[in-house]
Amino acid sequence: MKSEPSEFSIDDLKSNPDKTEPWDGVRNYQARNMMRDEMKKGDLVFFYHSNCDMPGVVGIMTINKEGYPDPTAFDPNDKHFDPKSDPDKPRWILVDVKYKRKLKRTISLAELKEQKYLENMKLLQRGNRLSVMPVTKKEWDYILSLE
DNA sequence: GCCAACGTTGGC
DNA sequence: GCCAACGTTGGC
Repeated sequence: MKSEPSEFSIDDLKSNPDKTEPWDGVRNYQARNMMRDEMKKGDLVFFYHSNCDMPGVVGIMTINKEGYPDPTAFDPNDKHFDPKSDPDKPRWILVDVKYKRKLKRTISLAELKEQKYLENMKLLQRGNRLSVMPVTKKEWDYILSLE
């Protein structure tokens, strides 16, 4: 899962009182579908910093609460307000994540791209801008082996 | 249903 | 700040 550290970073998550956070504001259907259908409580997630000096994997989280309607879609004062999302038929879904640990170092996008083993990884495919995307078990283990 | 125009993402 | 690559919108 990607976040711009200037908006919400791994340290922000770590410093939350209960170390959890509703992953709100996602307005992409593919990303929504993954949060709604695929992510189960206890699943492990990489926290990825995007749009910053060193984009890359910075930490590990778990899914703390499975998919439920994104309340920011109903709030006219929220920048992610979506008037087309009817509270009776919510359009946007989020999950709660929980801090697990930071990686010992940032495993940068540049470094990931150097790994032949990871060439088929979703994150590294051309033009992929999804903020939520799947990681296979093998990719997960390989990335952690770089730590 | 097509597709041009526009908006967004995110690396560089 | 640039721009490639998508996604969305809306006229037809």
